[in-house]
Amino acid sequence: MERSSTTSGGSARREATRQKLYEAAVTLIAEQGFSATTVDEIAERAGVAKGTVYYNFASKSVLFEELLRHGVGLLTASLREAAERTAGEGGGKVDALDAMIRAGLVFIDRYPAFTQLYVAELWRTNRAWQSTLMVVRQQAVAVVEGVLREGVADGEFSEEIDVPLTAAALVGMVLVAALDWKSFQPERSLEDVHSALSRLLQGRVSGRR
Amino acid sequence: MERSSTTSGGSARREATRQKLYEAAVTLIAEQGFSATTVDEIAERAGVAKGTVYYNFASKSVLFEELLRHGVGLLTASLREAAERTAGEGGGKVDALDAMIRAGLVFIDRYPAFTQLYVAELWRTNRAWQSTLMVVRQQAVAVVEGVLREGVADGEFSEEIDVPLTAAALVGMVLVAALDWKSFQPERSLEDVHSALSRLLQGRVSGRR
DNA sequence: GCTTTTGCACTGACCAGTCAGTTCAAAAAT
DNA sequence: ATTTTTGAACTGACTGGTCAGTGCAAAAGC
Repeated sequence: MERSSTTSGGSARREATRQKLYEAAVTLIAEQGFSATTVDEIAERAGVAKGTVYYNFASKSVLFEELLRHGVGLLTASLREAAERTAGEGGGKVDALDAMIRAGLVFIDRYPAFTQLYVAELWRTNRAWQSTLMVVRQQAVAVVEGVLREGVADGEFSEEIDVPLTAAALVGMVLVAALDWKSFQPERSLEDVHSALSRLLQGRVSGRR
Repeated sequence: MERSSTTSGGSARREATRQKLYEAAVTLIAEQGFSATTVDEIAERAGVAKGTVYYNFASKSVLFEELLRHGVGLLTASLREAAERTAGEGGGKVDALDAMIRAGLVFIDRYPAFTQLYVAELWRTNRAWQSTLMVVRQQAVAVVEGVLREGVADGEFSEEIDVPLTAAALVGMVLVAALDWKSFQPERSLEDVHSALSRLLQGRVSGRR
């Protein structure tokens, strides 16, 4: 009797095992890629026998797909929370975007391996988990698009902005800046990175203060 | 007698074979990733015998590394040309950045598979070609950093901007926006995408026109 | 007459997935 | 309270297939 769908059910023991497998898989796949990572490696790092992997997941790809869903779930929740919090505090949409940038950075700070793996797979075609990836991507980008659209409706943003494209560009800006931060200057503080991106967002790049 | 290093030497015939192999490899690896792509597939798509691959390249990874060098070479040349052209036309640094954004888009438009593959590999660790990738990344980002630094020196950009971070963010913005364009709305024109990014760069997002 | 390409058979390592068997804690029986 | 049974969870040796890389003789360019 296996239950491959996400949450509920499953004994506490089982859930703990799955968690260990996620954690082992995410770092290995981020470092080496999906195909270069063996199930034996994942099992070994999780401190579990190979058979256990197959007891808990139907296949290597299914393990990976559920890992994706799990991770992006965390991210979207966090973005949404940030947007709603600023709305509650009466901030404008620029503040909402700024808060979401920060939420994105906090997420990447906490789960750098997941982010890395996500970016690496996002634009691939012809892979088994393509559709999962699309769904999951749309969930995250939709939050940003929502804020942009509201901002346009409010008159806070120009009506001429291209919502989907701008959303993608913003996501990309944060993603790439953060990955570079983690990979090449990990000693920098989150505040540093955040303020650099804030400045870019608000067009305070040109012009000597 | 093989010659694995990059350029010069090599008959025209040989060069043509290598070119075919690059083209075959770049699409396959972009779609499936390095490890999931077999040497037999590459040879078949290039219309060449497997032995020929090994006659021209020492190994699968070497083929890939040279492919990376080759591609990023094209990109940096194109970015540099764009920056220099606007300088010659007496434009400011914002114009240079804008021209570089366009050059980036043109590049991605022409070589989407390469871009995809590059992004997928860039932040991986523990891979054989890691060092190659670092060098090559630095070459490209350095061009952007150069323009930013000159802009700061000129007083055209704020002294407070963080040059490496801002450069990374800009590259990311273009990269992600363009990959999304190619993957999810390929019917859009380059001009469309360019103007959306231009607007973002110049902080013309907030404020109704 | 060199260099380059071909075609194809071969090897040895590696790896996803399987399966017969073990463990153990909680439920059922006594 | 003690023994027995049950079944979910886990184990790890094994299998069948795949693939990077080799070897080489013959053909095709240049």
